[in-house]
Amino acid sequence: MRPFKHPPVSEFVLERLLYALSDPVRLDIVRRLAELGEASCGELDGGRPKSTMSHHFRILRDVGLVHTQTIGTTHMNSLRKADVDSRFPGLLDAIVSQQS
Amino acid sequence: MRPFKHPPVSEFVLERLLYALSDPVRLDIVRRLAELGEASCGELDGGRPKSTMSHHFRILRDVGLVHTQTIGTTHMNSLRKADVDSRFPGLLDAIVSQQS
DNA sequence: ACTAAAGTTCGATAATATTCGAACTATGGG
DNA sequence: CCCATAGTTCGAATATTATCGAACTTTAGT
Repeated sequence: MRPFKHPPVSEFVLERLLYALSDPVRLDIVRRLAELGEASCGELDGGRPKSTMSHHFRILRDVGLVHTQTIGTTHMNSLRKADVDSRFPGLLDAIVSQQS
Repeated sequence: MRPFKHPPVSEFVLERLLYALSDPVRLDIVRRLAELGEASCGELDGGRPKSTMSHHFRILRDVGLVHTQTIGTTHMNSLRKADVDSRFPGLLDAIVSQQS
């Protein structure tokens, strides 16, 4: 598979990050990644279809929240925490740490 | 006009707050309210139709971000900062203070 | 009472999103 | 080479949303 497109920090847009995090599925993905450090797509589906998860991961990648690298047949995802923090200091922690 | 419905803090939902703030018009409203303290609907339209603004203010009210009280014929809006802070500490500052 | 001011509500339109099945792609193992 | 695994992409159905004009409501002023 061809490598994924990850936007540079300079293209991060606050509203788009907030939008990406406003979906319960995606917010959960981000929270789990914050805990685990990294995880494959399959580890984070809650029984949801792969195509649905693929959709959400793509949105998270597109806004700059998640980095995905291919290792064998699995896609390893991690938070781009340092990048997000550098562009929007304190934002990610303030959101992820809230108890829902 | 009958008074507006403002949800109690216990009904605040993180994802819905994030969604409300993911719209550029609404984020701008919230930022201006954070600066000004309070403002009427008319003061914050950027030339946009009243019905459009009314729509956005309703969403901000519904998620608990904005309080609206009727004074004469104008609706005075203010941030429910203390309420939001009590439910989601640090969230509002972390978002509003970011430079877009 | 008449009128203007300030918003709200309604209705329609156009744009976006979410979800998921089905088909497809690439990698690794036997 | 065959096959299972892990995801992606495509397409379609459904649902939400944003925007705005038009009509309506309430309050204040004269």
